[in-house]
Amino acid sequence: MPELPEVETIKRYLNKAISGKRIVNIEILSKKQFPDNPKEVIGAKILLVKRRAKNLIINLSNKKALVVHLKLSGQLIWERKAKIPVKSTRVIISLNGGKLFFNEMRKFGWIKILNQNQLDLELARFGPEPFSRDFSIEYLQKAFGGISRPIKTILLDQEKIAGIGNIYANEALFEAKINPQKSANKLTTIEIGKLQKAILLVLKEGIKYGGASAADQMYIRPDSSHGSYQQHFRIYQKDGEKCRKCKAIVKRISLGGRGTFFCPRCQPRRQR
DNA sequence: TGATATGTTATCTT
DNA sequence: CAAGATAACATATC
Repeated sequence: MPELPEVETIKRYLNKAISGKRIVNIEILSKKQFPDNPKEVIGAKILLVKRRAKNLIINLSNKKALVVHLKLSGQLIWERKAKIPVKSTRVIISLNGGKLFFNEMRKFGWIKILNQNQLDLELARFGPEPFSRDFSIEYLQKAFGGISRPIKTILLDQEKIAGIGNIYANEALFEAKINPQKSANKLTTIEIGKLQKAILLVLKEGIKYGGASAADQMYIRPDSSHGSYQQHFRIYQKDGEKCRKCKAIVKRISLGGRGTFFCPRCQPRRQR
């Protein structure tokens, strides 16, 4: 599922592929997923593709932006040559020189047209970007303080930290040797430091490998190629296998309704 | 066939 | 009221 590294990979690809091109036509096959009037952006030129949290922001020459959220199963596929839609295609954005297909099996994702004010409002509620200066140990101490919910559910809270999803939350907690069920307010300063470093490490790795395209995942890059981070998973979906560090059997539980993977020996409930 | 998975948000509960 | 928990959304897969 597209999280920060996957969206970042798509962003970098599209920036090279479609910047400077003009929107010629927009074909909407699922109105719910493109609720605005496409006429607002026909003729506009694409200036820049950006990312905030798991949102892709396509800045246009008419001061508006196309904001894309891929949710669980979204794909943005860039095709230079004529190509027909697939079953999950919901929107086709035709540019001069190719077509951008928005495919999304589950129909949760969307594309919105926002002006500058609306965009600022939409993005204001997200917590700091992990790769920004605001993502400091001091910030995390404040953000985790007074919260008795499990640390893993906090990592997934986009208002606390932007862009982390289930894969990278599991990976970062394993890397930091923190039990996912531990209350956020019980983390020590040392643990918070380790967690901050671990988050940056696993996100960087994810980007390096072009994101994670595991078997049951829909994520692929705009050129239809797969990312390879799934080959480097430490803990995600490793339940029943031996921990790569200590050979204990990796456990799987459900936290906040999400699959949660951890090593009972490397990430014990209580410190020893 | 029905449970499960998944990110986000709406809604319910405590 | 706020924090936390859960349902809802859609659909393929197991």
